[in-house]
Amino acid sequence: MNDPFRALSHPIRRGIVERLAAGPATVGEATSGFGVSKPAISKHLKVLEETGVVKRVVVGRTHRLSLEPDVMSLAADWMDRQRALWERMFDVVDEYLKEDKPQ
Amino acid sequence: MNDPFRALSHPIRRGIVERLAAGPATVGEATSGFGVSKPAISKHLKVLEETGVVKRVVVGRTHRLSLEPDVMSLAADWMDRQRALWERMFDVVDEYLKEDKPQ
DNA sequence: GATATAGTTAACCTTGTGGTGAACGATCCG
DNA sequence: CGGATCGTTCACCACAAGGTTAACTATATC
Repeated sequence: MNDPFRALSHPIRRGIVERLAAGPATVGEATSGFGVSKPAISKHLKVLEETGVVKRVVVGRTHRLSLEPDVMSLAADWMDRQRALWERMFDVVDEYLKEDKPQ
Repeated sequence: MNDPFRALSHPIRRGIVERLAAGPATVGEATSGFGVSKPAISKHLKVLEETGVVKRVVVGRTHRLSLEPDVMSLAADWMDRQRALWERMFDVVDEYLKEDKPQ
């Protein structure tokens, strides 16, 4: 359960997550059209798997991928928490940023 | 407005964001106690600023930092969207992952 | 003016990240 | 069996990330 934000820090990995959010898929289905080689894809999948964002089950020669919602929730919860905080402090900001506040 | 997720991919930068979510602060206030040198902090701040997550106003010899909620919202919205999707497809998953689904 | 304080920039090093082509492993299909 | 398909691992490369120390800029303070 190793830092889901790291997993989401690359656009290709977010793309994969987006597709899997619509439902499970094989590697081919979930990763076509990103314009990189297969080894590159394989590494991105490894990151998603290591961070616990994606689960993989090998069936025949295909690998079936699915999102692991618990881990994704950790990141989503953090964002929600931050948002709740910052939305409360709009008014304070401008004042703080100008020098008018002497102390 | 360059990939807020990249900005959030490092625990120190998330720590800085957490503190700024509680209200604006100077560099010293927002970054004390992370156990790294000042140049390291300075680089993290640069990333947060380049990605648009944090705004900086130089006042005297101090730099006042504040969160840029619009950019943070982009990331938060994305997470909300994903969450809304994956929460709808719980039931389909297990079936897909087992071989029982032949076609 | 001298010194302390807030913070950055410069130069450098080590490790991680993201990409490649080539070869391989395993399964499916004729 | 022979070939096509799905996907990985291997060996390699370029460069970005994250850290350091040392030096610097600029403001504040006495």
